[in-house]
Amino acid sequence: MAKAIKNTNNDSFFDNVYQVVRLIPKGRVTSYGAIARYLGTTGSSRMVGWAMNGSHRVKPKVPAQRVVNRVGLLTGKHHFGKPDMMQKILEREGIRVENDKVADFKSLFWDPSKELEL
DNA sequence: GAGGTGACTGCGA
DNA sequence: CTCGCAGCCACCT
Repeated sequence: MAKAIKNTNNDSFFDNVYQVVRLIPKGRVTSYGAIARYLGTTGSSRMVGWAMNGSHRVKPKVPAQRVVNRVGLLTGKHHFGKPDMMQKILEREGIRVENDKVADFKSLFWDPSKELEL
């Protein structure tokens, strides 16, 4: 059993997540819940995070560093290989990170369902 | 086949 | 205000 993950990404959900994350403007951040809600899986915010788990092998690589939890905390920083890598990237993007948390998160927050407005 | 975990969120006390 | 619990769905053991 355990089919060792499906091929990269042929799933609509995963693909959708990657698509949205890639649409995040530089210097901006969003939350898993925002993406989940945008996809209609509001309650399944965890799935978004899981999708991010495969974001590293997806091409082009998804800027998962721009995706944080609802408070702007870099919860997935440990998944970048190095706990400091995520923060480093964010700082390079122009985002100020303090204590593993995005500064002015609410200002930098980018809501797909709001910005994309469908 | 069944149980447990997880890059989360929202609501209740 | 902070702390705790339940819900959600896919992947892993």
